[in-house]
Amino acid sequence: MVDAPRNTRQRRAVVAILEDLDGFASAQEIHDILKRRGESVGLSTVYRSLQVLADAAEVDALRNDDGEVLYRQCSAGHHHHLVCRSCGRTVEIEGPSVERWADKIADENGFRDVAHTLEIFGTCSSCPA
Amino acid sequence: MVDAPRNTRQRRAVVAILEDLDGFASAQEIHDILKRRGESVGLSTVYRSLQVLADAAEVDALRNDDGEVLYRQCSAGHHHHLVCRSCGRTVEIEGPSVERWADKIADENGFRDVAHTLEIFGTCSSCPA
DNA sequence: CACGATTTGACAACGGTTGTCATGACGATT
DNA sequence: AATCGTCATGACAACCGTTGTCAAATCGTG
Repeated sequence: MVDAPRNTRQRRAVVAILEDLDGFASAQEIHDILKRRGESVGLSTVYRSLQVLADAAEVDALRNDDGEVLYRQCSAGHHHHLVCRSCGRTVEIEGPSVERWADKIADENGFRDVAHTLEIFGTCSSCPA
Repeated sequence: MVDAPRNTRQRRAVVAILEDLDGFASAQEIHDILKRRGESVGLSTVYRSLQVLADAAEVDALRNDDGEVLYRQCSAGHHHHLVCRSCGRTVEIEGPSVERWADKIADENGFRDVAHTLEIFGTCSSCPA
């Protein structure tokens, strides 16, 4: 049995930000937002909190084109994302047929321990060109 | 009209490596292979050559879980990859129905300038667990 | 061959992320 | 409420892949 993480002010603050945001954000963005709100939390702590949350599958993580990792509080279960490149606004999407297709392709080629990444990026209707 | 790039020993060497490899490899791996073959090429030059090739769509680039960019000489046209996490061996795959599905999802949600990433990772049959 | 423009390569700088470690906070137990 | 072991925090340095810098070397055209 693993000990539950401690309920610290900092961890609560990070979780609160994630609950407020509806799109993906980087660790540094979250750190900036916290600073602006006057609830300053060390950058290392923000990174660590997000890692813990991601490991516990309480947040989703993905990498943007620049190699930054973005985090978002998502609903449980396997799903993918339609993400606005400009503002981060995100729509969760599901594609059962895609899942089956990916598994079948991998199986046909003798690959095991299969995982896949699938994200759709675009510009959302409220963002300028 | 843009000037054609110069035909230097270094660029030829990088292209030759890409032709030999059948899987994805990082810039640093390619740099190491060149050094081992005695055709030493500066690391900056390897990075620049790969950038140029990727911009010209002569090689595909993708990011692994660690955030490293991997390169591979691929066939022309839009396709995805089934990649061995262990050895990099790669199978090019196509999924016309997935393409249509992704475009439809984006359109339904009012997103434009849409692109998607889709890669399947696994362990291939010739690699140990 | 000579010359100008491009490319190279050693090195420094950059940016996101992770490690370090002394200090501080949590919370179970008295 | 006070004590205490343990875990979390945060300032900072280190890391690692990648990109920028710039003098020297190379390409290929005239």
